[in-house]
Amino acid sequence: MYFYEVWVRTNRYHGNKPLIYNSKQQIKIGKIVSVPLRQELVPGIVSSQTTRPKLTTKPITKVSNLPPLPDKTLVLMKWLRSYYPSPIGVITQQFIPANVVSSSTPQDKLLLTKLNKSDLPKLTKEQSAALSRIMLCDTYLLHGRTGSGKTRIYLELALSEIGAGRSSIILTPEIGLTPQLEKEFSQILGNRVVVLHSTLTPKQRSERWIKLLSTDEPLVVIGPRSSIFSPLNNIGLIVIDEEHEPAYKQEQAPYYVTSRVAAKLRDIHSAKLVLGTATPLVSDYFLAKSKSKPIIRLESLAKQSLKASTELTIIDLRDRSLMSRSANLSDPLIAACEEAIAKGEQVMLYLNRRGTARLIICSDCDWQASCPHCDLPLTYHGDSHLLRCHVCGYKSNAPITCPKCGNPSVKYLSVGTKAIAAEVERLFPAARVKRFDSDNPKAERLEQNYDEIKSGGVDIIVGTQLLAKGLDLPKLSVVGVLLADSSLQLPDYTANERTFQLLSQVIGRVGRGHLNGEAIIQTYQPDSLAITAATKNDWDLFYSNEIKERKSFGFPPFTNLLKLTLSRASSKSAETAANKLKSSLPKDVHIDGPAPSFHEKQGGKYRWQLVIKSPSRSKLIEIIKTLPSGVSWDIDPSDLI
DNA sequence: AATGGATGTCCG
DNA sequence: GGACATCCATTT
Repeated sequence: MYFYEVWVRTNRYHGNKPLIYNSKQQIKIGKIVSVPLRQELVPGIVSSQTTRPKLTTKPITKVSNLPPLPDKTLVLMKWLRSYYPSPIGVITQQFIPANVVSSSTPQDKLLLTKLNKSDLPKLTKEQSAALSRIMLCDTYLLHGRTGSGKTRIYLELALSEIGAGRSSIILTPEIGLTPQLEKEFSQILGNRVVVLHSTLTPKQRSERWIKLLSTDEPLVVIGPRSSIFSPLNNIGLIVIDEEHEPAYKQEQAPYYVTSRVAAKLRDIHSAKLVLGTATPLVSDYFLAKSKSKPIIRLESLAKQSLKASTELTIIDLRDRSLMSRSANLSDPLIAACEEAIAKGEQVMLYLNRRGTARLIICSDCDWQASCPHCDLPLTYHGDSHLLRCHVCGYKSNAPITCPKCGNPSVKYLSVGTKAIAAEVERLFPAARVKRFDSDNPKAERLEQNYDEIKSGGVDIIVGTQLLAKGLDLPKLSVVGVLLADSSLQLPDYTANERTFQLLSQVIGRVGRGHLNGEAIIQTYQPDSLAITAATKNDWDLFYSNEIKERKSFGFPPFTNLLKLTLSRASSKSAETAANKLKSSLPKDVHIDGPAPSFHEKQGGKYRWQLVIKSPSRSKLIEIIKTLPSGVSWDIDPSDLI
């Protein structure tokens, strides 16, 4: 009789240890098996052989005839559990698809198409120079604007890895918006390209996964963050494109940061890691610099059409004389829209979704409600009529008159895309208006309407976040940001960074096409550095300022964060539980809170949180291991809201 | 003391 | 996650 530790793949199992099962036959480590857990059969991965335990074991029901997972994948899996502690069922979920045991017919030998290098466009001087530098070292930050020819470099690198018999993983934040990337790769690499989408059916997904597992040929995987866990045994290159995108942070257990996992995978395989972005994350840039990892800039734009110039206007929303026709669209913005529509060009109006929480500002001076301890914006709670800091829990009464200038001009603002779309229809009755946000049903999604928009079937597009991403709209000439403050006002240490990224992207939307573009940014804080730096396209200015602030307020990359959340039936009991938890935690770490979560009520429950700061990550891991059940945690949170 | 919802425990 | 045990606030 043999005994094996098995990592079961199911949400049902919230334990954090592998379970031990028995088997009459010997089984290779890494094999995928089916085992009984409570009343049902679940998939699992054999992680190691062990001796007979004291408890009685159940037998392994079925051993899949697929090849075992590569050793290096198992190394990554075990590392993930130690670096982002979470239930073993959840860790295992990242590594094998759901229905893998039932669909386990091994692949026929893969017939690969020939590489088609003749279609490759010539490299520019800058691209060749970048490539020859990338060949020398293991990690790169490729700092270049959208359209600066990064894809061509990725392709060249992947080709050279295939030449060396090694596979590549190319990660993109939203596969739906990057058919371009897929096309460029497939043209040259044929069926060596394996694309993983979120919209694949479970069957397609496991078929592609099995293709990766059962071939030794070098392949190129293109997909979202989860593709980093692909079962490849010989990886030479990992690319994270648009590396600053929040999509690279998994916002569910195991809450991993893709670039950290990628760095580990790079070490396991001695591969290259390339991070491509126009607006590097402040933390990553700092780390790249301090570890002397090369930073490569692509300044010139590869495409000729990108020469078009962009005119930028910042509208100071405190100047009410500019708001004669609408409360949300300034006169210059309205004028620009009218002009564009008259010329048959398109307008995009952008509203930050995450600004649904109300801003508290004075419309006469530059006062805004902020926490005296944390210097972060306060949020308004209608039920208690209190202003509250969501980081440290500070509260104060909601003012009616401005504490700074004394005028009764304190405003509690909140606007949604729906209201804006209605207002736009009123202002431009003849225009075809379309609204996009994440609330829209699937059929109304941007991807489905892309062709209609691109061909000019829509005059004004109103929407949120998703509009800022990689769309290439040749007829777009005016972009309006209705309230740049809404992301600045988020009670979070990454607010400046998010605002800078967002504005850079939005500004990049126009001036890509053949038209001269105009970007109009409305804000109550025209002097904020995130806004002025973005409009000057000056990333260095933004970085040098932001890194100083992070240092003085003690935020990443100068410390590690651990966010603990308690969810209870009432706000009161969540608060008590959070206080009780705080008193049970070690006294030698800095603990903020308890404070209600930014979205306090979720799924009928109330949530309170604690934020722990420590320069030592292992100290935080220790704390996680001693947490009572019922506390959820996020180590390396991307925000504290 | 009885009841019912909230919370905790365990999974081989 | 879900079956089950247990804790505890409130009603009788």
